[in-house]
Amino acid sequence: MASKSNNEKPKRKGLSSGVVERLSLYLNCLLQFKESGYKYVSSKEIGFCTGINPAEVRRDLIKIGSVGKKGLGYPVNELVKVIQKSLRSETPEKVALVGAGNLGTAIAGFEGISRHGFKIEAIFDIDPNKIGKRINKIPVYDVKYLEEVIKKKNIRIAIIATPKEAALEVFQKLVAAGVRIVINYTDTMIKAPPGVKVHNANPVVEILHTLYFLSKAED
Amino acid sequence: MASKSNNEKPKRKGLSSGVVERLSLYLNCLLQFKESGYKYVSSKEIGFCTGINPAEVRRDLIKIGSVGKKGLGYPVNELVKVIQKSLRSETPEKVALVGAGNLGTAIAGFEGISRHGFKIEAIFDIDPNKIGKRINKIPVYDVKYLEEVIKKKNIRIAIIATPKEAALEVFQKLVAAGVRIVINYTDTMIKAPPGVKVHNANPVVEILHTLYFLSKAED
DNA sequence: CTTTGTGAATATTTTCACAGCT
DNA sequence: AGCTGTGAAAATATTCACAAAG
Repeated sequence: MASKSNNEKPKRKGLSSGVVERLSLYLNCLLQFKESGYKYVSSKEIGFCTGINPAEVRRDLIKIGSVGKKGLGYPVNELVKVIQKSLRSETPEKVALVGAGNLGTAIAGFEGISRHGFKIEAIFDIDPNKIGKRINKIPVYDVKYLEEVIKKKNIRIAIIATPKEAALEVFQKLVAAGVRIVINYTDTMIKAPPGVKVHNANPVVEILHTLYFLSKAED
Repeated sequence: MASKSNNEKPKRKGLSSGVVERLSLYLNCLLQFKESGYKYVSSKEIGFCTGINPAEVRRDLIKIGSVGKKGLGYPVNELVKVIQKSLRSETPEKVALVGAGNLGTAIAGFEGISRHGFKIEAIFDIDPNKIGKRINKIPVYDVKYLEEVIKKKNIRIAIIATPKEAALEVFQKLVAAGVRIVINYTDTMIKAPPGVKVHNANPVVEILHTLYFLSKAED
């Protein structure tokens, strides 16, 4: 997806960038296997589903405390729980979403977010037709209450999905409100001030990245 | 963003996965520098903007035929062109988009797509209110004409941004119509039949990936 | 003095191959 | 038989550090 900035050095503890990415992929596969009624899944099957080498799958799973049974594979339900636990932070994280346009609404509607232990607590927009309503059960507030709501709910993570013109202004407000982690889904590049983490996550980057490889691959 | 599946082995020629991803990031930065009126940008500046080590920036740029001037840096306009050229395939690629909901509309509206040399030629939906209209100048067709339109326009790449229930059915139709590269933006995992490339690009994966790192990082 | 381009050193990732369990 | 877990090898990626150029 989209892009990904690799400016995270696994400082002291925790999983490396690639591992987390792959764990998310495994989780997606596993949830599908689960829906199909599988009880056990082998590293080979996960590997086939994700395109990742089975040995690497096993190594990754060991890192998060794997529960594999030799000769059988991994119990789907248990493995799902273990991956979810290792991906999610201690307490389910509260997230604010700014922009209830097409992208914002799409993000608000994605099941995966809650499935992975994050929760969008508030949406902000400037459109009077949207303010006061709910999108996927999440309340939409007027942007002018952004600081107030974020402070009251003690939210530290935000996703910007506004038109690109608004991105910078919104960012300033978010930081002023105490947000420390921002995913910027607009075309505008935001530079992080000290103490704030910004990820410029333009989905187009991921599409391009994908297209590049898929169209170059020869087999 | 989204996610990224690393099941691309740089078969014979071409750039490795990481390089392409970083080139996209550089391009985004450079376009911003350009807008700000910069004529030359150094690897240090690009590195600062993207969070990537300047030496790595230089190595990457060399791979695509860099045009750096010692003591000065890289001429922004030229470098933008070189990166664009190396990221884009020979001829600008035609892309079909299925699903004119929130995510689909958001994708159709992203500037980055055309900026990088791809063009969405057709959008498909089932909603009579959308069919026959245009989204960001791209015509919206009834899904029942999917095969016809795609064959006529000779489109080989498609993005699925439908509700997840429709994903599998749409996928079958796309393949039947001759599409060989699919980016699946739904929660449904699609397994690729031989000869077809599928990338399951759920944007949530990238969000989670980002949140994980940003919330773990200590400095 | 600034910055590129790059050899060499280092670190990380990925894959192979097999011992050992069920 | 089939599969995990893992040491060891191979392949990649990243960073350092400096010579050469403007």
